Amino acid sequence: MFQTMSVGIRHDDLRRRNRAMVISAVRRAGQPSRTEIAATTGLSHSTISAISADLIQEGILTESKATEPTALKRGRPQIGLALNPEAAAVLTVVLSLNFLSVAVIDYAGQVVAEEQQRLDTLVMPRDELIGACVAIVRRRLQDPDLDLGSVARIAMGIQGITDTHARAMLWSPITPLTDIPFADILETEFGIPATMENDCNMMAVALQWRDPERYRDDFIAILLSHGIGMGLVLKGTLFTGTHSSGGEFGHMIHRPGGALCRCGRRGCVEAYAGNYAIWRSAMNMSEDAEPVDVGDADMRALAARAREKDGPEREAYRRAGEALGFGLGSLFALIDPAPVAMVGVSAAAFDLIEPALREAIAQTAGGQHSTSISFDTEPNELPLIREGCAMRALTFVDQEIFAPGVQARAISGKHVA
Amino acid sequence: MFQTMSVGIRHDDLRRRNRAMVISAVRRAGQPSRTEIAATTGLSHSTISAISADLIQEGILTESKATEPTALKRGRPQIGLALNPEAAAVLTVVLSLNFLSVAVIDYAGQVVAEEQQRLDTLVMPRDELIGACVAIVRRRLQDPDLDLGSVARIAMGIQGITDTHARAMLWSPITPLTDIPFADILETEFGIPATMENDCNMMAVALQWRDPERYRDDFIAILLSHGIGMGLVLKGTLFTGTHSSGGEFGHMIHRPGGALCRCGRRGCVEAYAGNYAIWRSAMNMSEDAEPVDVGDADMRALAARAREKDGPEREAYRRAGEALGFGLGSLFALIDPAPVAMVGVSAAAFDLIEPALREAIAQTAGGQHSTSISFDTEPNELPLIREGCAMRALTFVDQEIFAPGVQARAISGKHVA
DNA sequence: GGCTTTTTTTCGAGCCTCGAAAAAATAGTG
DNA sequence: CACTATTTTTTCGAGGCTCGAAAAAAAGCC
Repeated sequence: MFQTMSVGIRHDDLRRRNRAMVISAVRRAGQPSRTEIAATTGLSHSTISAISADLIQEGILTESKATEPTALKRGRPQIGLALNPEAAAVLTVVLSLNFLSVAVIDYAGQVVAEEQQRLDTLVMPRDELIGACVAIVRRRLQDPDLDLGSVARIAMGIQGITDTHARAMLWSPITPLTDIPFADILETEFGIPATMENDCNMMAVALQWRDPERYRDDFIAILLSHGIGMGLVLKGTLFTGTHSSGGEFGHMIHRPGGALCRCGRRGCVEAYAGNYAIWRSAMNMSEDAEPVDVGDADMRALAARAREKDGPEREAYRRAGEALGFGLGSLFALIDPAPVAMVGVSAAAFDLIEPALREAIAQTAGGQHSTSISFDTEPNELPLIREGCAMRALTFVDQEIFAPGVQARAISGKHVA
Repeated sequence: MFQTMSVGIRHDDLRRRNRAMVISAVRRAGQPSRTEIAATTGLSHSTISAISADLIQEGILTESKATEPTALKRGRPQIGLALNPEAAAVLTVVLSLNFLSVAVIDYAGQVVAEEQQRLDTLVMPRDELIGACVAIVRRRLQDPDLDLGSVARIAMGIQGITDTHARAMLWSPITPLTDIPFADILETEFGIPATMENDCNMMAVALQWRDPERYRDDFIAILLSHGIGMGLVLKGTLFTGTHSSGGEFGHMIHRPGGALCRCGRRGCVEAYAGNYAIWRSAMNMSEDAEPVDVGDADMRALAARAREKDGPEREAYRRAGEALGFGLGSLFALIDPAPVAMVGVSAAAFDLIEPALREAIAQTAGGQHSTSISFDTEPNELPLIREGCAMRALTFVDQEIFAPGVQARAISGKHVA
């Protein structure tokens, strides 16, 4: 559909796009030769040759002959192209419950520095929370050991709702504060372009890079933690809502007028499957009981008890599975079934959740082929979020470097040609 | 995200795309001048001039000076460009419950011929149903009065589930038959490219053309008829599932284990809001009662009774509204609120549905700004579906004409230049 | 060392878009 | 009615980009 915007393609866009294509091919493939890139992009060898010569000359790519130490093949050996780690660096900031972590990553994707810090996010006043974030970033940026290319981009990830333009945190479970424009704050503070990303979206991005076989075109990442979040990739593209970012899967309605959710409403999926909900149910508390924070250790202990013997604990996980199953069923009714990754502390208890989940999903329209739907689990969400932020920032740089690339080439001159 | 596919842009793609851009600009704007097109596409005047000269020479566009009869402006008057009605024609086939209709539409979008037919879709055997469709299309194609350019494309619309590739009807409420590859059948029968489209998707496409102000980037078309269907446009693009086409909004779960749905499952939104569900409820029948077909006239009478006095009829509409509200709420939790168009016979009873719908939606995460969500109604779905099919077919032609356009130009030669 | 094979670079041809200038077509003006 | 101002459209040369073919480079094989 060419319905929406009809922006013509200029002649110079061509080079810009094809440069981006080459960079992205290198980032994905590791150390592809020029011939390989020509094959994957469909461009001619001459074009790849010209573009990669430019990119090498500009310091974005490097030639690394060590593709295969023992080149058994005949013919001129392939020269692997790699991202030049020093071409740029990016910085990730992940703010989660009582925890703040920052990492500096080089252009090739390697972590070159990191710092972590505990803080009391639930009670910190606005300026202190912002101050803590700014301070930790400043420490990393001013580190004299850090001798890489300047940091070209900051990606900050947070649990909660962010706006579509990736500028602000609108709401988060980790703090009572709302509407903090973190991206703008970091950008004006450090003069580095920044974005504010949703944690579950970043999980999805990370999965796409970690296992492109399984997580390619369509898949779902679900965070099973205190709250229930979702990152959704459709047709290879991260799906974000039209206004805010991130589908609020956890707040789809499971039972109208049902259990009390942390969001204040009733009957949300989260009100049955969030950590606090499982805890509440396992402790035989009322469905109206105010949600309480439950530590990861407590949740692991709860899961252990549920595995030990049948009882309220096991029943609580069963009910969580049911809620997730019906929620997924409704989701699958809309988007058709896709692979699912369960992430977070309760993903470690997925064995307790899965039977009821599958049973529920089988009762829904989306669950027609429920047995073929596959689930994967990853108990630790933080590394995923950070990876996702890093890749998000790096691909942003990839796409920003080629546009100024035209200017950069003009500046550097062509003493090679 | 350049993640998925990295197909480089060839040099000739450029022209192809820009040609498509010009055609689409003309189709949308009506009779734009070259200057207007240059402005909307962002391409230079020279380029637009060159491309439109080609398109006129190929008979795709025509110059129509009658932009404004009284040109009060100074300067050389603008020459309006219009689609040449004779450049091509498309054919639409809409198959609905007991009804089959076909229309021939010229390249400018005007209906030039049509034919309709009653048939008994619910009991027809497979070959008869297919035969009826083929026969009616053949009659239209062989009509001697039809003196237009040859039919370049067929778009067939049907209620039900179609596959992603728009080739086959997988399942439909209008017939017990399944998996009929209508697109392939028509294509091999007539040698004309054909597609199989979902009715609600076509409704959405039609709305996008009818009222581009209101229905542009994000909106939802919901069919309130025997069944409940949905067409969803996100970021200007029709959203189709990853496997089948069309979000099965009607089969999102409203109440786990609840009322019996036509699909055989329980608790779907449709089991509360479909015509049969409203009827069942109004007649005080059990929620387990087998769904029955209810005629449009009966539904209108039912609505009239509900308006007259409070009673089971009114309560039935209230419950329908509730189901739709919670369903929309869950949907809005995923995609954020967007304008909604209610289409179909029960849309005429939206006054009875709306209060409960708004009440329900206000209890959901997506309904945060529920008062700002606006609903529009359109009781007659068939014209919308046909319009959608027509536009779908025409835009396909738009995008196919430019690719052969390169060859066509070579054939026709350039006696103008 | 010469031959084969494979990868990479070079080079000219062919298009495409763009900007500037020219041409075209009209309204106003004395 | 001639002339000017104004706006649209076309023309034309310049600059870029990609492509295919051929050449060059860099190995292994005998």
